[in-house]
This record gives sequence, structure tokens and C-alpha cells, in this order.
Amino acid sequence: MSARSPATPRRSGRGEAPDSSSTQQAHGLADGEIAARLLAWFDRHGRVDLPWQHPRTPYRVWLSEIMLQQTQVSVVSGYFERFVSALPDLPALARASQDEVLALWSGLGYYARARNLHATAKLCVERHGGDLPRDLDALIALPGIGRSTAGAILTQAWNDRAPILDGNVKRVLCRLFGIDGWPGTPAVEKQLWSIAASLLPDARLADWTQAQMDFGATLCTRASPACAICPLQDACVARREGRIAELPAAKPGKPLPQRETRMLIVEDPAGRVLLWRRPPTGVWASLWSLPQHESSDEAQAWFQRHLDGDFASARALPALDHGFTHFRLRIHPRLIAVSGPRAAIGDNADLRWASRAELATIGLPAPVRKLLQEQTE
DNA sequence: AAGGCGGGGAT
DNA sequence: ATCCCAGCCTT
Repeated sequence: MSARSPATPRRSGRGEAPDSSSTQQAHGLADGEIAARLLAWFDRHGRVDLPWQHPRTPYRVWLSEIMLQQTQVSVVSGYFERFVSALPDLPALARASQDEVLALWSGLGYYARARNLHATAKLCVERHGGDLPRDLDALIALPGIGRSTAGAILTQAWNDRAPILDGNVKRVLCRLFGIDGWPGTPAVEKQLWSIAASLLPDARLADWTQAQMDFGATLCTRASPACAICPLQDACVARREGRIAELPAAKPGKPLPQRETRMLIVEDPAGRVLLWRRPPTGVWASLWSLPQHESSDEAQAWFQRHLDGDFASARALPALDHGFTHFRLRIHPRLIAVSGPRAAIGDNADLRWASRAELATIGLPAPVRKLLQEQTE
């Protein structure tokens, strides 16, 4: 095996990222605490029965990592089993014809991955005695292996210490540290790499890599993260600032017109919610909805005109996106409790209180219903 | 810095 | 329909 010294922790604690110190402090946890919590979570909820984990050899780790580039676990599993049955080790892959390799890959997409896989197997036979090199730069020098895949191989195959930065890690770090900007830009990516390096624990590196991916894939998911049961909820900047829906920032594209609005969830002591009837024209015409305003100032003025309570006590909830055919609407909801209704509301045909049970029978816009349901949970 | 590469899952 | 996925390589 060509190689370098195994698994000696280079340094403990602080990362190698002078330019990201400000964001690294934002989460408010001590060094090592994030990894400790995620590893504890992994011990209870991590995925431990994936096909490439039994047995976990360098060849199987490498093959799985290549197949998993831009491809979900549920899709890869079947292909992986078929592939390793036909070509059970690296020399067998090196000996195979390109046609056979491509046939085993057929349907997986991104066929350059298969050609590079085959080329790398041959190179490993030539250069590295038929094994994958246990060295970051030597791995990256092989076709189809970038920095993240190299890190995943080193950690999973040998428990060596190296960071990864896949889609899961990017999403988790952007939320946890409140990082703005599309993660695809070099500047953001550089910052994420430095944070990923700074979070590395000193042991259990294979578990650490798997823990991050499992956490991103099953808990801190793109569309509906399970923040309520997240082991990092108290430290998450996006959670604290109500920006879960906004982070990570989406790839800039041909933008549909984007509109923003604010909605108030006003709750009385009995748990009833204040509804507002929308005008008879325009979107959601005549549907019952939530009090809605263009700006925070407008919302505050409306609140003070209609209700008794402290507007400053309103809590920002995560923004909610809703798509129409011709524009995209981002709703910024706020939750506020009031001591009781003012008499005037009873006389207002466009305002009413509704209990949670009544809501099921009232025509509400889909995002509003979703919002109120989530709020109840 | 941007585009190409594929097919499928989730919403 | 749209976005994204255990990214990497070329231009």
C-alpha cells in the first residue's frame, strides 16, 4: 500500500480558517460540541445497514462514493449490489472491458463516472499495486475523485482525518452557521470547507462522515427539516433567526417575479386564531386567510388599531414559500398572543376568530393551512 | 465563473 | 413543474 502515516490527529480543536472566525462563533457552542452531539445522534439514528458498509472495504467505499455523486441512496443500492457481484474487487474492475463497466452502470447516469472509475482502477494497478492510495492528494489525482470524495474515502475506508463537503454538509453548515450566499460560489464554498475542517473530531472519523450525511439526508432535510427533534436546535443560527426556509440560499436562476408578504398568527388565550377575509378579487379571492401586510410597520399599525397586546412580543416563524404560475410568494409569518379580542372585531365582517377545530371546515389558502398546522404541532 | 453531464425522488 | 441529489471535469 502506498501511503502515508495513518490517522494521527493533526491538531485538536481550532480550525484552519482565519477568515471565518466570526461565523464560527455564531453558533455559540464550544469546540468539539457539534461533533459530539452529532455522533451521539448518529449512535441512535444513523444508517448502519447500507450495502457498502458490510463489508466496508476501500474498494466498496470508493465505488459507493462514485455512484453516490449526485445520486440518491435509494437509487444507488441496487446498482451497487449488482456491480460488486460482477466485479468484486479493484483488480477485477481493472481487468474488465469498458463495455462491461458501462453495462453495469447503465441507467445510473453521468456516465463519465463509469469511465473514470474504470480508468482509476487501471491507474491503481499501475501506480499503487492494485490498491487505492491512502493519501489525499494521490486520491484527488485520480480521475473522478475530487476533494470531497477523497475525504469520504479516507475517513470511511481507513478512519483517517479529512473533511467532506457534499450537498448535505453544505446545507447543514449554511443553516447552523447562518451563511448567506449560494453554496456553489467559490467564496462560500471556501468558507464551508474551512468550517468543515474545523469541526473534525479527533476520533471516529468514519462515523463522523456518515453522521453528517445521515443527519442531512434524514433530519436536516431540504424541504422540511425536523428542527423540533434536532440535537443542534439551540445552536442553529437559521433556526434562531427564522431563516430555515431561506438557507442555504438557492442557486440564482431565471427568477420568477418574487413577492414578499407578512402574515400574523394572532392567538387568544383559548387558542383561537384570528382570520381575515380576503377581497373578492385577486389571488385567493374571498377566502379566509390571515391578516396580511406589506411591511412590518404596516403590520404593527394594524395590530395596534385592532388588538390589545404587545406587538414587540411577536415571534418570527420560518418563512414559507408558495409558488404561483406567474410569481413566487414568500410569506414571513409572525406569531403573537393577545389577552383577548376587542369588541370591535365582533362587528367586523372581514375578521373572525376560529378555533383549531373549526379551521378544518374553513376555506383557507394551502400555505396558510400548512402554516397553521405546523404551528399547532 | 459557468456549463455539461442523467436519471430519479420529493414537493 | 421545479429543484436538488454522498460532484467532478472542461472550457
